[in-house]
Amino acid sequence: MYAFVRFLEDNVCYALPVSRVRDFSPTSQQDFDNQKVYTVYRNPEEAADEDDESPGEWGDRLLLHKAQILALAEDKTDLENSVMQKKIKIPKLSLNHIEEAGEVTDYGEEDVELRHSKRQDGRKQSEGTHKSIEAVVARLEKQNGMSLSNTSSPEEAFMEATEGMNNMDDAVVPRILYEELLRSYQQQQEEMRHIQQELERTRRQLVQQAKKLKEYGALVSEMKELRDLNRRLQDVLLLRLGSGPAIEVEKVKPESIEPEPEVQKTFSEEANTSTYYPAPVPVMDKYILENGKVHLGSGIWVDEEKWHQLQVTQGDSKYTKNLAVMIWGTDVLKNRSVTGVATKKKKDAVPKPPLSPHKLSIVRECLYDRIAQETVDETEIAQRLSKVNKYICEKIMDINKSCKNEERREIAKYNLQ
DNA sequence: AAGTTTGTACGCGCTGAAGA
DNA sequence: TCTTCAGCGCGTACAAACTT
Repeated sequence: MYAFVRFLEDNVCYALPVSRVRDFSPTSQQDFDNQKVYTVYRNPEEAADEDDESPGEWGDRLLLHKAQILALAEDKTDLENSVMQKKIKIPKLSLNHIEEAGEVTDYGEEDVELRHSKRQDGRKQSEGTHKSIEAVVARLEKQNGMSLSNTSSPEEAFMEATEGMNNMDDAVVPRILYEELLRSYQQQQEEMRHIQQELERTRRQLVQQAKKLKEYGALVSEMKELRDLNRRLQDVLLLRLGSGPAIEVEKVKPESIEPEPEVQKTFSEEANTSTYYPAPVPVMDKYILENGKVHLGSGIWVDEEKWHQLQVTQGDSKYTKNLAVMIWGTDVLKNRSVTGVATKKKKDAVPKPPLSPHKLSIVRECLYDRIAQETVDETEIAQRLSKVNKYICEKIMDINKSCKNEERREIAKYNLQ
């Protein structure tokens, strides 16, 4: 009779004569305990074609090994064929048997389906297992160099790593290997975190650099613009000081930026008209002259000639009103109120849109500069400045009054006709 | 709470310059 | 000389803020 056994130490399975199982004399093919650990004589070389010789004949060549009996059969070939054809489920060994056998190896996952072929497969399996472990290690090494985007779980990594092995022989992978895999996976995750942090840092630095570059570009363009304005101002001042006509300026600064057509026209007019400004009025340093316009500040420009006329205007009221017209124009003023508050004289009056507070402050500033030339008394200055809104309000009323008068005249004319 | 002051919008009338 | 019109001052109405 033959027994199909599994050696616990290396999981190798093959058929051998029952005579090689110590203290085992089965009376039938079912007369064995598949959960019990038997002591089996095993040849280290394990020749392929061992006979049913008695243990005594092998003498000292045979060694005792712990094994589990999975099946019994009268004929060795029948046994191997039946094992080849059907899957044999390996039953769990009872604890007592393990203790009895002195085994401490964890075979908790014993409920594994095994496929077995020939007896030689046992040794091949053993070799295969070792090869599989090598393959796992190789995979691990390969994984270390792989993309960091691999976020598979340790279990998945483990399954993947042992896939080839399972396909080969479904062998059990030792816990130590699993733990090694797990450590490796955790290490990879840690590295990935570090690299992601590094990436984030680099990205932030890049954004900051881009911002700085943008600011630098804006500063460069602003500097160019200022340089351009400065050159033009120099040209205008040279003309004002009577240092010669525009031609001379061009001779002096042939490389200077070409003035715009409008500027050129102004220059030529000024050069040909010596009495263009019969009574030159000093323009305060803060007001920039350019292209026949005066910059009052914050991008507000007024006609230069009108500005000079304004400077000789008598009285704060007239000065403020004229300046308001220069800045806003009568068409705008007639449809606005100073502060945007509706009149209280009429109920349900619709408020008119207010004048720009920014422009109002420019008007106040201009008036302040004018008053400051007359007096240093801050109280007087403040008192006179407080009337700016009133003056502008009056101007708006005056404009509306003249408009209404015009309408009345039109209506009267129409009635007469 | 009542009175006062301040700010805003508006109307009206006076004044002086410009034109017919 | 008369008319027109812009500029100006003053008064009124109202609301909000401030003071008593």
